[in-house]
This record gives sequence, C-alpha cells and structure tokens, in this order.
Amino acid sequence: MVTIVDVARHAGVAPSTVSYVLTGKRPVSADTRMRVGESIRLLGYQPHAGARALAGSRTNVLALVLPLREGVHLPVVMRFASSVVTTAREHDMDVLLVTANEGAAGLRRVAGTARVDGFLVMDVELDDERVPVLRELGRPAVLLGHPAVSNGLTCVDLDFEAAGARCVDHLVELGHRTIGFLGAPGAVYARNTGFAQRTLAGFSAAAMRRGVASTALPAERHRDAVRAVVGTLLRELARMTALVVHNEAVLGLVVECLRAEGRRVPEDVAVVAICPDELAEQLRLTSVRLPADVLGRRAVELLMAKLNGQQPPALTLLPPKLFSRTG
Amino acid sequence: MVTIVDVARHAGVAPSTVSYVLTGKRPVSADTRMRVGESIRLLGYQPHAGARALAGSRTNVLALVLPLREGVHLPVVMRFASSVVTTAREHDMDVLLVTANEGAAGLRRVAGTARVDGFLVMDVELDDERVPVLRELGRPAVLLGHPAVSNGLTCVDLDFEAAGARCVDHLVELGHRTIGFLGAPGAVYARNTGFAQRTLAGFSAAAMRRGVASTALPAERHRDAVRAVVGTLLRELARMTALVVHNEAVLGLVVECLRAEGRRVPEDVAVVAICPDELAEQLRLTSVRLPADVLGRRAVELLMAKLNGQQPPALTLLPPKLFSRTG
DNA sequence: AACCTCGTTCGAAGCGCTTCGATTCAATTC
DNA sequence: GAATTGAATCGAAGCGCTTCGAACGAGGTT
Repeated sequence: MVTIVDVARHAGVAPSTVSYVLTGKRPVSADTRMRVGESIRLLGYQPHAGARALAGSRTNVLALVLPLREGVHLPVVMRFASSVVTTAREHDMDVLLVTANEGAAGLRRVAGTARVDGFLVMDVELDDERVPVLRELGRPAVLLGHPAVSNGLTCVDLDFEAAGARCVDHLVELGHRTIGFLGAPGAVYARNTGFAQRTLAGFSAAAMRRGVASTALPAERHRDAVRAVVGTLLRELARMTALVVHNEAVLGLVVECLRAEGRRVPEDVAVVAICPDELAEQLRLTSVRLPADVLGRRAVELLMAKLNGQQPPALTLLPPKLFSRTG
Repeated sequence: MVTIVDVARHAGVAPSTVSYVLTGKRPVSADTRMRVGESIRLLGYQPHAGARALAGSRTNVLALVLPLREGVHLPVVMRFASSVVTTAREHDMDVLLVTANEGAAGLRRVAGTARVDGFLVMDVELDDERVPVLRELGRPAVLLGHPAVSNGLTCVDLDFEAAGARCVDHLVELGHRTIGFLGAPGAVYARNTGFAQRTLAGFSAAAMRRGVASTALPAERHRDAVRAVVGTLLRELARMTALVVHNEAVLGLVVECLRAEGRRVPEDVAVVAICPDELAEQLRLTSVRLPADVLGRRAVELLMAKLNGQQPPALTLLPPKLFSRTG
C-alpha cells in the first residue's frame, strides 16, 4: 500500500505538505504542488479513508435512508437513489445505503460509529420516530417528504399545492369548466398526511380562483369502490369534462370505469394524473410527475451546503412539471 | 465521544481487553466479559468505524454495484438491493452504494481508499471491463449474472437453463404437446449473452426429452415485428397450444397479438413467461420469476464466506420457481 | 519448595492521516 | 546592515482502535 509518507519521500517534502496539497487547507507553492501531484500520480497514491476519517473526523460518506418495504413505488425510489449517488459523487462523497426498517436505531448506529457525515432520509412521515433522533444526533440531515414540524431540519419535497393548481390551470386553458378530483383514500386525509391535503388545497383554491365548478372525492383502493366513486362523480358533476386523479393505485381503474360508463378518455373526459411518470406514460395520460431525479440532486446539494456550514432554507418545494400526453 | 479507553477505565481493565471482548479474538473470562459489557451499555459506547478500519484493516462495509441506468427493470434491482442490505446487516456489515456508470474506476476507487472489504456486482456482462479489474484488485467479490470466464471469481445467477426446462415440464404436465418459444431479439443471441442462450438450451433440451414439437423464434421489440413473429409461430406450429416467452419487453404485446389472432389466453394458448414477478402478475400469466430477494441473500452469504477465508463454489445457480396463475 | 503450564490480562507500538505550533528563508523596511 | 514581516514548509502529536509479546497468578508437577 502506498501511504502519504511514500509520496512525501518521493516528492522530497514533509507528509503534512502532501496533506495540504490534497486538502488545500493551507497554501502550497505552485512548484511543490506540481511535484507532489506528479508523485501521487506516479505512485498511484489513494488516501486511506479510515485514516482520514480518524484524523479528520470527516468521512465523505452520506447515509441514504430508503423505504425498501413493499407499497412504495420502487422505480421512483430507485431513480431517486440513482440521482443521489450521482450527485454525491460530483461532491466527492460516497453513499451508504440504509434501509428504513432499521428505523431510528439505524441512524444512531451509523452516526455513532462515525460512518457518515450526514443523512438523506426519504419518505418521512408526520410524527416519524426518526425526526427527534435526527435532531438529537445533531448531524446535518435532509428530509424528503416533509414533516409538519420542520424547525431546525431541512426538507425538500414536490410542491403538491402547486401541482394541484397546475392541473386546474392546464385544464382551464384547454377550455374545461367543470373539473372533478379523485384523491387518496379517505383515511389518508383523516390522518393529516401532508401531501394529500396540500394537493387538494391547491386544486380547490385554483378551481375557486378560476371560477370552475369542481367536486373532490376520496377514492378507496377496491375495484367496486372506484366504480362507485366514479359513478357518483359523473352524477354529481353532470357536466364534468375533466378529472384530476391523485391516487396512483387506482389510476388505471378510474380510466377503466370511465370507459365502462361510456365516456371516452380523453375525448369526453380529460384525465390528468399526479403520479410517477412511467405510470402515466403507460396509461398515456397527461400528468404532473414526481421529479425523483431533481429531488435527489437538490437533496444532496442542500446536505452539502449544511456540511459546509451554511444554513439552507428549512423547506424547499420543487415546482411541478406537467407533461401533456393528449396528443 | 466515548472511546474504548473510557470503557476500559470504567470497567477497570486495559483497552486491549475491551477490544478482545468486542472482537472475541482472544479468550476473556466470563466475569470481566460481563463487567466490560455492562460498561459498554452504560456509557453507550460505539466503536469508531474509521479507527477500526485503520487499525484492523477491515471496514465491515460491502460495495454494492448497481446498474442504475435506464433499461434495467428497476423494481428487480430495488428488491435485490433491499435483500442485500438486510442480509448484510445480519452479518454486521454496511453497504456502500456504487453505480455501474462509474465503471471500473469506481471499483478502483473504493478498493484503493480502503472503503470496503468486498464487492457485490450486479448485471455483469460477458467481457465486462470490471471483471479483470476485480481480479487485479484481489478483493473478495461476488458477481450476479455470470460472465463466461469465471475462474477465480464467484458468481450467482438464476439457473436459466433449468428455467427453460421447467416451463416445458410444466406445460407437458398440463397436457400440451406442441410448444412455441419466443426469446430475446436476435442480436442478443448473436452476441452470446449467456442467459438468453441458456434458457433456450434448457427449453430445447426439455422439449426433445419430452418429445414435444417446438419452435423457437427471436422477438424484436417493435409492435409490427411482434405481430409478425406471432403470426409466423401460429402458422409454422399450427397445433401450438402453449407458448414460452422469455422477453419481458414484448410480453404484453405477445398476449395482445395472440388475442388479435383470435386465440384466447390461456384457454387456446397457455402462455408461460420468464420475467420479473410483478409483470406476470399484472398480465395474470403463469411465470418463472427471477428471485431477486434470494439472489441478494445468497450473494451476500457467498461474499461473507469469502471474507472469512472460505472458497465457495465458482458458480451458484438458483433453481427456478414456477408460479401458476392459470386459476 | 522450586518449577512449569496455561488461561487471562496488560502495555506499548503502530495503522495512515490531519493539524497546529515552530521554523525557515527570502523579501521588505528603517 | 540589522530588524521585521509573511509565505511556505516542517515536525510531532494525536485521532481511536487492534495486535503482539510480555507479565501475571493460580494450579499442578516433580
């Protein structure tokens, strides 16, 4: 193994000088910087990560905490992870993969053993047990899917409120005057899960502002329930020509039911979905996508800012992008 | 921060003794072992990973190299990753996530900086540039999707040959006597990509053994091509009552085309797919699944064996499991 | 009673790096 | 020409752990 001492000897300088060349923490003359750089190249020197972590108390590793349980949309998680790793590497960081099912103990472990410099936690819920632990650990952290109480923490998320509004605006521009909304199961709204409400709020406000007639209903997962709620909507909102769906689990069923009721999609009822892109792609629906890649990149950038002592805003909301697939 | 010295002082022993309690590398009397354990609990001691790595030249971290590019089936990758992390944790290991697009340089980097003890590399191709590098690095590694030349390396994969055979056996048991096979695009067979051939070989051999009539054709990705090849198959193999499909990209299209030709699926033509489970689930087809979770677990176990100085077999093939969804 | 043995425990030396005073030497000032 | 500065470099200490030879006692042997 090539150590910093070998490099120093080869370049005819002290080990500390090599270190300063590498870290840039003290000025080094252009001449020696070059000589040292050359020796590093020649010897193929790579600093020992453990030694660095021990001496410098900095690991250059981020923990990425992912929900790997069933029920989350795996491709989105994967895309997010991919984007995180790529962006982390641009900042010369590596990524340690931690699963959410280790829970708060997992965070304690990787922080306590000094394995990572900071945390990226995906799929944070309201009253998540990990939030207080993250505060207690005091390491920089960025949360995705923001919990209500975010004081001191940094959160990133899609701007669901804007997403709800964006759907309305899009449809109004296409000439629709009566718009339905199918949301998550009722229980989700009951337990105040943030993103569901925010979408609905954005939708309602925009409908109000635009002066369009609208009705919003929750949609349960089961087939019959979907059929029923679609029926209700068509009855209640008789002149409905457009529908916003914020419920990826039943999206396919909704379209199916509409067609079963004799409505062509999108000719009779224009459907706009708020869901992962590939699902909308598959069903050929206009959609507001969840930008997993941008989310990942931004999350890493915020975390890096915190690691560098900056204080990024507590909440970053990404503007929604609507993809029209009516053509 | 609580160090090993603090624990030692608290328990009234030497630091080395604490170390031996922790690692079990030398016998410690039951009495002191207990006292030390108690002190560790009380003080909440967690060993510093960097210090450990430096002194012990062992990181307790595995590198997981994943293909995060488009075109791979993301849910499968995710499930595999999940299983790897879970199993690794059972062996007290953490997992560093590395993307395949860092290529061989990524392997060099994490090995050279002593960040990891070993490698888990998914989606290895024939003539993969990483294979020679892994040899050169000399760290334990387990590959998934085995390259032809596997000398000195350890590989795990689904037993595609058995999978091909299993489909035939299943169909023969159901009474089918004439079975078609639709495989990957022709180019895949041309470039000798291992798993595609092996499936076909297993299929053909089983058909021969069972004395059933069969024809195998490659399927290109495009809609028209699929329609054409399904037509050809129906013409050539006039009495075909069953079809094995090993091409997840066109699976849906194949079923669609069969129905367009007036064949009911599965009544007139029983279709068995070799593909990720959720795809078959969605299309309600009997399938041989790619057991990502078992694969991940086994891969980690093999890697741990190598880290412990054992020499596991060069190639482990997992027996295929067929899920019948005809009911 | 002196001598081994063997199971336990101790002490000290490193692992490869960062960091912080101290030192050097050339350039500047009086 | 002596004194002062400041940029560049050096040397040594120390980060928290593992590991190895040595030391220690209690038990058994001759």
